[in-house]
Amino acid sequence: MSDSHSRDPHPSSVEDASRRAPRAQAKGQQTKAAIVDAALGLAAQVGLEGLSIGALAEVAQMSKSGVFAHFGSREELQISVIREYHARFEAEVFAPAMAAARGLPRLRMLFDRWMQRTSDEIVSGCIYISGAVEFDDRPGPVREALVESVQIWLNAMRRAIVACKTEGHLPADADEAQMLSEIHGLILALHYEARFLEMPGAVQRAHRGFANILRLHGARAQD
Amino acid sequence: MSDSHSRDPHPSSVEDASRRAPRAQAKGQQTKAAIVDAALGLAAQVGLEGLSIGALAEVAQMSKSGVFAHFGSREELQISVIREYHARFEAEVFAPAMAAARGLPRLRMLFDRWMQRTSDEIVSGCIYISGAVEFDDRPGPVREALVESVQIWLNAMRRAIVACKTEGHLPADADEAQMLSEIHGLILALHYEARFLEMPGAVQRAHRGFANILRLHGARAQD
DNA sequence: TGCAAAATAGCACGATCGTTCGTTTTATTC
DNA sequence: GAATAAAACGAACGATCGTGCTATTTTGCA
Repeated sequence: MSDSHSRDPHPSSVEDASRRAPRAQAKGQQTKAAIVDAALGLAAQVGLEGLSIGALAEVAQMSKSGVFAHFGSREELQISVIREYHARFEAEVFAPAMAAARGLPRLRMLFDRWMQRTSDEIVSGCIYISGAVEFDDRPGPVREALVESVQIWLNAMRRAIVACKTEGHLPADADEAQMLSEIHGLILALHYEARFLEMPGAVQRAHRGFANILRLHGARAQD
Repeated sequence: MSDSHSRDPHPSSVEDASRRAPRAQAKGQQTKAAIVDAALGLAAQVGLEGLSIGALAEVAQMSKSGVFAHFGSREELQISVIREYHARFEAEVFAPAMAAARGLPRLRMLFDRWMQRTSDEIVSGCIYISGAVEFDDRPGPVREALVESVQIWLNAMRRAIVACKTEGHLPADADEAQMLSEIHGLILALHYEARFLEMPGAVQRAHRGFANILRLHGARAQD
């Protein structure tokens, strides 16, 4: 994934940050992290658009203005939530899969982790999916942050598929864009059918769908 | 599809409806239809939750209270929009496909129409998709109406797949639930990639995906 | 311990929301 | 055309929203 996001979104108001840094984490950063954590849970339920500062303040047990002061605007709060979500997604899905061998093993692990996370989000909700619907025709920095974050992940998946070709686990003429779309569709269908329609067996269908896609596109028998 | 929705949502206040029915459409019904039409377009853009009576009144060139009086509550307005969307979906996607021969030809036509409509909705938005995200953990009559509407359509698709088996166009052991999930995923991925990520080639990938699914599940060569 | 700065709280603002109510306009029937 | 019912309007309500502004509290360092 990489493409690190810039930390310290409010770099102004401090000329020499290196002089003072005795505490591992200043009080402000630490409560801000707590707020973002609460916001993440709240946004997963009601969406980024449904995320209100008043409700967030209640959850965080703070005053509205106290919460607000950490971000300066609601948009900045939403972007902070997206960045945090991105970081967790990377740590939970992408990073562990890098331990697997290049090629098919790694692709399998990436999908497994992705599916596991989506399964968990059947209860909590996924802001990459809800955010896409909320901001698909609402231009602005929030939409940009969302698109960037999703693209980074999809590109990582695409690279993993291409690696399968160079490793000889997939035929050289395999269409990685096609495979990626089909895999992405499995995840989206899983989320839709399980979370909204509450249909049973959606997780198993997604698993089988992945096996089907590998077979169809000519994956070598085993890892 | 069938499962006709009850017309005349406000059946009270009139004892004998058969006595007076000289006008094909009373004034009220006709402006209500115009309001729902406008609401449909508005909801496609901003979602069912984003649909506000004030904004709708502006589009319909009416007063807020004038619009409101036709529905009695915002929820009833949202449900009216869902019903109208359902009717149009049925007329545009389902009904024409019934002209095709049972089995694979009809299934192909159902998917083609579905994809065509989804392609159109890359610009306008789809309330079956946005609504799923908005109401996936918001119980109530609106969610129920949405779920019912989507289920009717998915069941129609499932029946079309089963018909392929009885017609001998698909092997008797084909898994219709699996196929339906994979097809549904194609549509969801198309919507996501084209409308939100603005990726090129999404329509073609969905088409190829459908052909791949048919091949994988053992469809006989031709219609 | 005292002092400056950062962090948080309190309060109020304009805007928008769904909804209610009383009135006025429009449509239908005799 | 008069009488009656339906439809549309206009204004106001309480609530909630994001956001500024000004105090007050808490924190970090001398």
